[in-house]
Amino acid sequence: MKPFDNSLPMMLYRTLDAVMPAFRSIFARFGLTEQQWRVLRVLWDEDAKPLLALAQSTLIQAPSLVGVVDRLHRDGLVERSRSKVDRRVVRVCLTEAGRALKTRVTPLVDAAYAELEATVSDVEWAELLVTLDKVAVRARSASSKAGTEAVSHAAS
Amino acid sequence: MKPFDNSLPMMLYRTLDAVMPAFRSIFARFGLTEQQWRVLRVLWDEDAKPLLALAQSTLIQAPSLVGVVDRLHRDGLVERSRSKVDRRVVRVCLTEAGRALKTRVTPLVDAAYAELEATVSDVEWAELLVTLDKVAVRARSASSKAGTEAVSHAAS
DNA sequence: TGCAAATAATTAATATATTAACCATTAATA
DNA sequence: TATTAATGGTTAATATATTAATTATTTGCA
Repeated sequence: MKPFDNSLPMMLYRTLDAVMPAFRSIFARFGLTEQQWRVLRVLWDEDAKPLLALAQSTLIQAPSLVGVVDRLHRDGLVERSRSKVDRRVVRVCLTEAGRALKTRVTPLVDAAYAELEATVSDVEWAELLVTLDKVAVRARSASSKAGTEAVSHAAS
Repeated sequence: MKPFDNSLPMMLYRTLDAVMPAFRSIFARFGLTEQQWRVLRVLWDEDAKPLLALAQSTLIQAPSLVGVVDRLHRDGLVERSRSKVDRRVVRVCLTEAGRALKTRVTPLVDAAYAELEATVSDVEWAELLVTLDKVAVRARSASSKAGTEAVSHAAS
């Protein structure tokens, strides 16, 4: 049985637990949760995104995102608008209040991120991101292959 | 405003999203959630742990852990026992059924973990864990220093 | 054309996360 | 030793995660 404390998943969780509270305390000053901020952060770059595209960009699963958007709407920060060309699609749009938050939140978040980046050297930081990406991409392709195999087994 | 897709937090979440489903599908075969497995995984190494110590080892906050332990108890896998020497302390203990699960779950999890480890070279893997630990430790000490400063400000 | 399969969004059911507040017990100290 | 502060665990309130099922459209194709 492999050691548990420093397994990759536990190290990832531990790092997030160490890193996120500083950001969350910033979000909280504006009455935002982490997930609500993620939605705004994406919409500030590309407004009026379809919900599923937003789910991809924020890494929030669609069923969770529905509730996050509900609460952002309740707080007057976004609106839903159904696409005319494809009436299945719901676009999530910023309100004026949602847009206005950007200039107040962003500087604080950027400053906190700069502090975070300073914890290790530039090289270590870059390699960290590269390796994380490798692991993510390869783990995903391995699991999707496993899924395909299961399907072909089922079909035979 | 920094890029968002490859910020460290998003990369950490993305990696977890890529990595965990394979493990969760194993846990699910035994009727376990990820968190329930984490509790068992720790107790298999050190049974009868106080709840707060268990919270530390599993990275599950105490208020969440209370519910996880409740459901493990409901399913007959653990028991609570209050310490005689310090009656505030609740020790979480495996039942026979909880102990028995170890030999069935562990081989599958170890195999999945070996596959995961094979996604990158040994060197990359080792450096990944080292850098994650650095970031976590330093981010934590930075935020605790910030807390201390806030306190000393309040005191003055 | 007409219908089965695919897609976008949502709902449902259960489990967990997060923060603050609270209770019981123990430790510290005036 | 009588309080007060600290500690271990729990509860409360709200938000999110996860998986499966559902609904409304739209697409693909016989």
